[in-house]
Amino acid sequence: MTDRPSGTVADVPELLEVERYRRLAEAGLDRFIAEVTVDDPHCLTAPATPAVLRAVLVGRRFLAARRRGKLLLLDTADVTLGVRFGMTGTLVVDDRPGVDDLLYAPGLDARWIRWRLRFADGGEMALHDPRRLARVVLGPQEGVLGPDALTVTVGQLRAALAARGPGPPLKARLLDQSRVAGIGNLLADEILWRAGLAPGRPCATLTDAELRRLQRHLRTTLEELALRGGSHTGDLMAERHVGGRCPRDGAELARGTFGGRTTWWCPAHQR
DNA sequence: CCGGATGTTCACCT
DNA sequence: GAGGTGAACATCCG
Repeated sequence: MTDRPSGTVADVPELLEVERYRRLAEAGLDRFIAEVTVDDPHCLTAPATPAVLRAVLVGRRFLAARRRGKLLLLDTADVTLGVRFGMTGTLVVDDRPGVDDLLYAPGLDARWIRWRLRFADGGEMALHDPRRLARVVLGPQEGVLGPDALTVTVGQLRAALAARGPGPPLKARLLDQSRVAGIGNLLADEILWRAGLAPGRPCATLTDAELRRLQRHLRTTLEELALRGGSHTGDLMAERHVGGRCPRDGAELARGTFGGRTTWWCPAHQR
């Protein structure tokens, strides 16, 4: 299943991974759904129940596969099914997983299929999630999410970072999905490192030039890492350990906590 | 054996 | 109200 050397960190779903799942989900469009099976009701968000899901999906088909941040959206003519992947979830369509390998779950295991639907043509779409952090939502509130990080404009970013005072740490604000949607812990560190901005910088104190720089690096970092293969392919990745050094200037990286997540940054060039 | 891990939500603090 | 913290979820890895 995997050709990745053992010991390498694998794909946890941030924006880039969910975009891959979305593309995979397009293989499931326009195929009539014959059966819905919930192997683990824990993955359903109220008021969805196995019976409700069957009622709204069986006999229907998905017409579009969209994504906003880390949320996958599957539209039928009547309702939209939302899927959140947590830290270990992946989508499987016709036995093809969305990623080659998952952190803490090398390869697929039938025990960890939480939800699946069978198409009338015999194919299947399934949610695979060892840690049970993924969720299926009926009619998710898309409006609670901020603009998607891949296409956020400078104006939208300015609004997202606004605060009454100096505001919370920049990184905490970037991780807030209601401000900007799609940035996870690894992407946040990589983007801030490339943009030369310190994670603890109060988010409302950025100058206009810094704001534009951040927006540019948001887009280019996401594009570049998408080509490389995912959120874990950043330049900073190999140095996320005690004694790790900045690939740009060789300074020893600092470690701290922002927005509740472990953060690595270069105290020499990130200001 | 123990601590930590890339996400989200919630209860509980300050 | 705004932010922060820690827990919970369950598994794997160093």
